[in-house]
Amino acid sequence: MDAARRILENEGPSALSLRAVAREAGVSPAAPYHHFKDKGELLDAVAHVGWDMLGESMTGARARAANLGALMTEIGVSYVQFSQQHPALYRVMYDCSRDKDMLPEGMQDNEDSAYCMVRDTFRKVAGPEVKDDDIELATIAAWCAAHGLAEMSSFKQFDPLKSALGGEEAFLRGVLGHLGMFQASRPA
Amino acid sequence: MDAARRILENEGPSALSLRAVAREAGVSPAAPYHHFKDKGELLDAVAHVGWDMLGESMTGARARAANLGALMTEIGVSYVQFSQQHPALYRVMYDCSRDKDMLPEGMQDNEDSAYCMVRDTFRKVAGPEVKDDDIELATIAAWCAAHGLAEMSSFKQFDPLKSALGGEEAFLRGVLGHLGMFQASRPA
DNA sequence: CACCGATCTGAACGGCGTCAAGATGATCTT
DNA sequence: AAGATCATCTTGACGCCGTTCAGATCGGTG
Repeated sequence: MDAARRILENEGPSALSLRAVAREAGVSPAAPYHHFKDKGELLDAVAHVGWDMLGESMTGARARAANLGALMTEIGVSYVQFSQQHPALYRVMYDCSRDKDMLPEGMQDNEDSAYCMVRDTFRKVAGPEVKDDDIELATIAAWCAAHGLAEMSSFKQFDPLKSALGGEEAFLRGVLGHLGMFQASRPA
Repeated sequence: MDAARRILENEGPSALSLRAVAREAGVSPAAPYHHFKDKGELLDAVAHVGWDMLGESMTGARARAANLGALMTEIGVSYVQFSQQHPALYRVMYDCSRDKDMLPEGMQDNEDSAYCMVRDTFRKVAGPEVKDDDIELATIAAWCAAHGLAEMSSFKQFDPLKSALGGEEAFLRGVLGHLGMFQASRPA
């Protein structure tokens, strides 16, 4: 698994073959099959590590947030920045999810998962009169928006706008600012 | 290319090999190389057709919209529904974009592209005092949100919520309703 | 007719995921 | 200490993949 992460960081997702992992680890191509059922299971394990890392990133952002209003923005920024710092890992994480048509099992119940953290934040910001379904919808909306931005923020088309706004992070905050839920008071 | 689209629809993206396309078309594995430089170029061509189809879908939604306030919602719904009706094609479209780190060339200038359509709609809704950069940011935000939702709307985790809300489309409208820009007056 | 360009074929190369059969070596049992 | 057990690894093979290249086919042009 260390070998897999090394290849992912150095050569990107397209170079991540089971045989390459075995080479990097210094074993024969068949060796991994004694630890994982198939390639997908190895990728699942790598992705799991990624989700943990993302959770820590977001927890850190929550701790850094100045006030309740800025909380969601900070979490969103840290989410996208994680995807920019580990683009290959982020892709593996979502490829695995898409293959199984679901986010990692238990992510919606595990108290300190990234997903629950966002939902709890909404719960806290919204107040008790808001229905649970609405909290869930807001969480999903925020997650989708952050994921979309994570996948597209590296597109070259946005480079002019990025420099016009003064850098990558300003761009991120600008986009998130247009997504209702990421700001207590959003610009008209 | 017809063969490629056929395979995509019937067997999914993972079955879309150059050799399979050649088999489906009834030619030798090397034949496609006289029409496309490599596999990527064939996929680009297929993706291009996909973007055209998506553009038509969204144009149709714009025509159907009852009023200006509902315009963005209708466009967003039709975007996600397109991805649900052609999941394999949608994946190819974005895989190609990601490989080149950009949306299809000219999409930002071509007057009747999907992207320009969204931007022009924002331009119309916003009024002339809003800065161009803000229009661009709103367009990107909407696009990212729609793309994220398109990729995640099929996740099994959301099934309970979907039926609680009364179906797929109600779910989509619910999520989009939480994303500021998709409604003139969004719920508190 | 001879020529040419477009189109296709057949065979080959290396890389891939996967599997079955067997080797090696540590640990546990008696 | 001797033998059994188990996890781990290797070797070698299979079929599929993307790609290349040397040649076959064939319709149209001079």
